[in-house]
Amino acid sequence: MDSPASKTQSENLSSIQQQVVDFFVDGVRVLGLPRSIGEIYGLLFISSEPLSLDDLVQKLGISKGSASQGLRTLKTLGAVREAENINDRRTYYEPATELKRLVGGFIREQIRPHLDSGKSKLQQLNETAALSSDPTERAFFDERLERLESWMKRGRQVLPILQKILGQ
Amino acid sequence: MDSPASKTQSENLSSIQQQVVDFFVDGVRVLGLPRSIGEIYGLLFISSEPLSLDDLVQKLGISKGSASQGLRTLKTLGAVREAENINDRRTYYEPATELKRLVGGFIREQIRPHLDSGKSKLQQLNETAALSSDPTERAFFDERLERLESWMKRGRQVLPILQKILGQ
DNA sequence: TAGACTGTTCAAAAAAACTTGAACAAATCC
DNA sequence: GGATTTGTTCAAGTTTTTTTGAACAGTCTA
Repeated sequence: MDSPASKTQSENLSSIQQQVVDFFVDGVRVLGLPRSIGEIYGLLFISSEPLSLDDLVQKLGISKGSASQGLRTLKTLGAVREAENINDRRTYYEPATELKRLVGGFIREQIRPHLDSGKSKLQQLNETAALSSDPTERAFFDERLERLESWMKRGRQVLPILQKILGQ
Repeated sequence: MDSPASKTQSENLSSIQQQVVDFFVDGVRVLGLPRSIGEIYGLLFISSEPLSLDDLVQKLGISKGSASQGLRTLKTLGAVREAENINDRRTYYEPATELKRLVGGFIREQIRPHLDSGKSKLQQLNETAALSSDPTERAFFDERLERLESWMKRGRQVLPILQKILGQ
């Protein structure tokens, strides 16, 4: 017989593990990432040995599907790497713990793409604004679009600085 | 007779208005805010005159409830202010367009609270870690928790710098 | 003070996001 | 090669979040 397994509880985690997992579940939520990602990263973070996909499934009580997808995302973000574990058929994972790397991955995967797509949308917008026949209206649009441009420019300026500050 | 009104389309918006609204819908999504917030802010941003709650309801085709709650959130974020419009019973809103203010509000409302709650959770964690009897394990926990602390410290350091850079 | 109007609240409905699990592909083993 | 194990994929199910709309509270008007 197995327990009902409430949201964040797994009888397989020690108190501290559970707390750290919860900590990261909250953390990734702020970043707009799903809870399973926080659970996985959190458990890896507070495990002294690398863990396999099956370890995660068992200890966290999540599905293989979630674990697989979560690990993929975390790898893409550069937040997790495969351990050089040797003699086992399965892959073991360990967390990247350098803030620089974590922030860099997040910026690369989650921020930059939006800044980039925003840039092209802005071009579109400028074209649409140019169609306006009323000069007053046109002037207003231009002013606002320029502001938008300046925001995005600032955004692009800030990212490298941010990475620099956070990278030691 | 009224149209089906698909997700983001309203026959009441000009092409440029629609594009700007979409732009912001995408934008706030990155920040983890609901679409209606993006719609409201977007329309205010590209309107040369302040708008009332009813204006928003009609032009965006959203419910009064959404508009009311969205405006509240935007006010809390400091992203929208009431216009000194005078002779009308209803309240008119205009967007705050200074990046400094927008970023400041977001940090104050969405980031700081999490950093603060994280700080207290970390304290809890340290207490739990102290209960560990195995010294090797204990050392590992301490090392990781220290890292967590250093991350949060960096976070708190970075925010004012960020605000400074973005504020002209 | 009744009537009209503006805006808020919140339970229920709808939509969006996430997770599951079973089918599948790929690699390893014997 | 056939059996076994590891990991991926994705449609369907579940959970969470957002939106709606009707009831209500507060204001103004006459």
